Amino acid sequence: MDFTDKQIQIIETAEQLFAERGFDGTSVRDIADEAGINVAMISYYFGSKEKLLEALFELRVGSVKIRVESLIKDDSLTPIEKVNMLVDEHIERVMQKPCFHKIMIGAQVTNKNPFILKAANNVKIRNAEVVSELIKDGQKKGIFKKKIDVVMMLNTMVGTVTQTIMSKDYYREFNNQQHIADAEFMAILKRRLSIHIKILFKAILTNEA
Amino acid sequence: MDFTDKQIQIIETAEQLFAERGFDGTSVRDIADEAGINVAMISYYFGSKEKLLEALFELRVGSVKIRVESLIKDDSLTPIEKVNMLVDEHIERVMQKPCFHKIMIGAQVTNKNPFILKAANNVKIRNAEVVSELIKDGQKKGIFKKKIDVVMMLNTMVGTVTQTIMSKDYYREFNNQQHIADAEFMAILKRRLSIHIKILFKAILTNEA
Amino acid sequence: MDFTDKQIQIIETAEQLFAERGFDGTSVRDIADEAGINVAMISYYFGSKEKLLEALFELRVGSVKIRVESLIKDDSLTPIEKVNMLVDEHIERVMQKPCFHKIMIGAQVTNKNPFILKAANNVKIRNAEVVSELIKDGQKKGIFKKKIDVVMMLNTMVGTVTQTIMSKDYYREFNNQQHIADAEFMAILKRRLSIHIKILFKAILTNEA
Amino acid sequence: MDFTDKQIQIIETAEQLFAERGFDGTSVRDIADEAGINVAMISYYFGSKEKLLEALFELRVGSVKIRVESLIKDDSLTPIEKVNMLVDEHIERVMQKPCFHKIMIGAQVTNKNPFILKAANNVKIRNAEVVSELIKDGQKKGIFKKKIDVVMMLNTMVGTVTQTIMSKDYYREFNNQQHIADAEFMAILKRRLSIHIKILFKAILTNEA
DNA sequence: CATGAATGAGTCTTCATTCAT
DNA sequence: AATGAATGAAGACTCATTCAT
Repeated sequence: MDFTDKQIQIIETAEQLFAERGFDGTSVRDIADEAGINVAMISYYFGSKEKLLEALFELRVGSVKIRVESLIKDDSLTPIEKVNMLVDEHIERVMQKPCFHKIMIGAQVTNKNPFILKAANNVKIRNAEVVSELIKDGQKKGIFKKKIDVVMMLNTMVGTVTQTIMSKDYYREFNNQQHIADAEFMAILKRRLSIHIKILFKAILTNEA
Repeated sequence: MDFTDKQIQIIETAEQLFAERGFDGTSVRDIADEAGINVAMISYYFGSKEKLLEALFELRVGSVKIRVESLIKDDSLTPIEKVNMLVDEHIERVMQKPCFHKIMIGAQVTNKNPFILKAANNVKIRNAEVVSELIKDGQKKGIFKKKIDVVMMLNTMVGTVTQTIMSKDYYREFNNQQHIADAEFMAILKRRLSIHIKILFKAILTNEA
Repeated sequence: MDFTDKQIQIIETAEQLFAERGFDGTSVRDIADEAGINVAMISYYFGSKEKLLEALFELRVGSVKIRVESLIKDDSLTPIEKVNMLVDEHIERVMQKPCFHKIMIGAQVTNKNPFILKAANNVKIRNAEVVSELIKDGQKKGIFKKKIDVVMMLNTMVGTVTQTIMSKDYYREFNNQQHIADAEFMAILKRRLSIHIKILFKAILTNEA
Repeated sequence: MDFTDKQIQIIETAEQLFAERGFDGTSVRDIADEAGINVAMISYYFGSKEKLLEALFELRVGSVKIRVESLIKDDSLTPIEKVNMLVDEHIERVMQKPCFHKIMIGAQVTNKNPFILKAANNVKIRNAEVVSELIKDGQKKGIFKKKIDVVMMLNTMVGTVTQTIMSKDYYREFNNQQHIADAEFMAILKRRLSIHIKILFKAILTNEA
């Protein structure tokens, strides 16, 4: 599905507002006002508010698959390196589109839209399959443990990142880092998250300390 | 704040619907119909829909503190045992009130209500403080590592549990456990979560494998 | 119709609120809260909000008649003295119960309630009859002009007083009398009104300058 | 502020209903039904019921100023002629828009809306200023008395007209003029009012009988 | 292609009143 | 005699959507 520039502009405006106020908390008029367009345009371009949300998911989820696929096929990397890259890839993706990420959580909590649910599930399934293969490879090579709960492992990655992003202001306050610039703080957070999750994954996957 | 039986009934009905459809996605008429009461009763008892949500938080959050406080003072337990108990306590709490947990996430995502935000933050702060003390004790006794990121650690616990509960249907499907009865599956999930997080915490806190 | 102390208390509370906010702008709950009684009491005591308004009119209008009647029969007074007394009597009555006066105007503007309309009309008719007799007496004695429009004359009295009371704050400001105490200002206003209207009446009734 | 034809139609429908039933006694649905439009249009065009009332005032008060201003500058008229013209102008204005006049009284009684209060006060102030100048001119020319209470004088004009209009049905009944056609009766009333007030003003302003 | 106007269903809340006690 | 609880109707307003242009 291709979107025109104007459509993308509307989608991105909606993305921000949906993230801030929730889907039901955002009116099409809010979106139209913010985007500087006529209210009727939303129905005109997307059919309905619901369809606009789906368009947002199409736009954002479409590109994910490719990056993950290519990763696994690289033979020059060890299984653990691949896992680590996957971690960074996830952190990067979430932090690059925090609004979309918020909406995704919200959509999962209130699982009203079957389209969204499927889209979210597809991402999860794809990730789990890739990681499963990756792990099998590591087990074959004797690097990884025998029994590994892949989904639980991914839940830890996704959950930790989500929780950290969601409560980042609190994290900042607790660590007295309000004086640091926003961008820098986010960079620090990213690094810490990365290290933290890699440690966890090492503990889950391998037998070493 | 004390609530009458009728008020609690309304609150719990609202809790379920808010969890299913989100706050904005639930109308007071929905709640009234489901609870078998007149629409006006919601304003009559709580003042407004917003205040009803706040009442829900008062009802659910009020009792948390006490349990956590008593835990830490028990001298017969080792630091690691205490941490483990905290993990189980958290899992238990979330799984006992999955609806409220959902709402709490939703409320944090769309942080419109300052009352709710404060309530959620209070819980986090309290938890972080308790765990901080606990860790210091373990460090003094030479059991725990020197440098530990408490908030990140808690984010892993909370995030993993949240993510697991939220995507539990997917987890079930992936592990081909649809044939197992709901209650039993939840018990299995609880056990796995408990073991999983305890392993992670051990890796975060201690130097052993 | 006799009212108990409690009923009178409710009526007087209602009187004040009706004057401040209008009949439709005042809820029975407002009245109940202000009077420190239960909401149900108003229906209980008066039957309805409408009936409460009628009760107010019964309470306030009932006593007017007697005073006016006795005035006219006093033979020691000249017709012009009697007219002047009537003027003062009217000013006094309005200024003593400004709230009720406000309500009366409001009720006439929005003539929804036939009971009120009748009550207001009765007062007017009674006044006009009394004044008519009075004027006839003056005409017989050769003091008053032949052709006098009684109703128009009363309209001037009632209208001038009403308008002056209603815009008294503006009057005060225009004459730079904000520094004067409320009570004193009202006394001044009363005196001026009295003199003013008496001059007008003299011009209407007699041929002298 | 300019209004479209449709807006004016809505405003005038509202004007009539507000006059009949009062502001609080009129629902937006009443207005919409009467005007043959959708309820939502009122919010759409004016924002709220309150704003609709304000729009009514803007529409009606806007044009008043100009007429009064030009009057005073005409040098071919004597001060007393000018005053008389002002009287007729006022009577004319009130009788042309009796509904608006009713609302204005109602709005002053229940002075909830600050916008309305200001609008009403502005008219009063303007009138008083114009009349003040006019009187000073008459005094300079030795035609008018020295001490004249301008506001009280205007209160008599405004009050008498208001009172007469408000109780016109009663006036008609008292003078047994029910058989006269409405339009003709209004014409008679207008003439009588005009003469009546001019007599009063002459008594107030000059020393002659 | 794009829009201002219009719609009817829906929102939450408040209303005066009645009921059971 | 008096009240807290409860009710259904009505309140103003906002919603996503459609229509005519």
